[in-house]
Amino acid sequence: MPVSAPAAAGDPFATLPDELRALLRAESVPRRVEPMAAVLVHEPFSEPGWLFERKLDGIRCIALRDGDRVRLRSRNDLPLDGRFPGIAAALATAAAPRCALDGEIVAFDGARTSFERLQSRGGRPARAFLYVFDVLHLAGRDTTALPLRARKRLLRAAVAPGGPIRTTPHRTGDGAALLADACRRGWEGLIAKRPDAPYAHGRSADWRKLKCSAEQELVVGGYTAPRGSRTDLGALLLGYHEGGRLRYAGKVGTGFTRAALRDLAARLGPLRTGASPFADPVREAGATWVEPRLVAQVAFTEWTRDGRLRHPRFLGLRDDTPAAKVVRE
DNA sequence: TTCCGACAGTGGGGTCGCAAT
DNA sequence: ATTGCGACCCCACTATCGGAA
Repeated sequence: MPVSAPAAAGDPFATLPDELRALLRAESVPRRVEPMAAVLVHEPFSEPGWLFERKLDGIRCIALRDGDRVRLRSRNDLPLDGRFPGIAAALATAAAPRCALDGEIVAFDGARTSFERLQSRGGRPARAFLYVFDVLHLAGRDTTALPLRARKRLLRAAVAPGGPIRTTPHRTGDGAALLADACRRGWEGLIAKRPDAPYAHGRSADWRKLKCSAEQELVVGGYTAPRGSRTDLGALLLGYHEGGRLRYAGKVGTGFTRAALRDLAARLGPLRTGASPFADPVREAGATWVEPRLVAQVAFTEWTRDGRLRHPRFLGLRDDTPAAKVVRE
């Protein structure tokens, strides 16, 4: 039998000090794991002691191996094995015989991770990798009570990187400087982790998410109707000028307070017009069109390949920019 | 008393599968 | 064949409420 993770032989916990060994609880490989989640922070911080990993833009994956059986689960405990058979197969030898790993499945577009590549449009599968960054169970022991640093050490014993399986490097240092560096490289952001914290199931302030996001001014060309408890409007339909035409850029439906919604509705009402101002077809039944005069400042993560904003949120209206000057940056 | 964290609810792009047209 | 819808994946954000401080 070809092998395999170093953990296959010997006691993987041999190097742990006694007080940490006392935290290990005996149990079988868990049936389901709720992955630990980070809290989003907007201000870069420089508190010492944190550990930083690249934020990978892919699909969260809990990988469970129990002997011959390997399972890949999504954040909501749905099976991912069928979508990523190569990763599952690789783990059958690369992972320790009984373990639970936490990681992210990603695909690359050049040097950057691309969520869209992962979404297998048209059936052509992208080459996918599993970046493991944590170990929750190993050799019959629940390791979640251990501090992150100890789990990182055990991770080296729990998985042997190679092929589609990779480990996630981490760094320590000044958070603000590391984030600036990450954004320069075109990364999505960073995950900051407290090295002395145990693994929590669900959201925890011991992990922080720092994002590199883009901003851009866009023209408001219409809006959708509110639903449920929403008041005034649902989302703004946005565009930018290109070659004398108004190109459609997608919608933004979050980021406004109730007061902002009321204000927007009041300002958009008088601009109402019968037809769409966009040069592109906008499939939006029941939209209200307006003359493209208002300019909104919008933050988002990136442009999708269809020319839409990804993860857009409304920041405010700009009265200082003429709508005619708004172009895609 | 005030403040904070967790949750529900509303909004986004994209893909897939299925039912209705 | 096309369209619409919901369920997934990835999310951001506001408003609310109960418990902590």
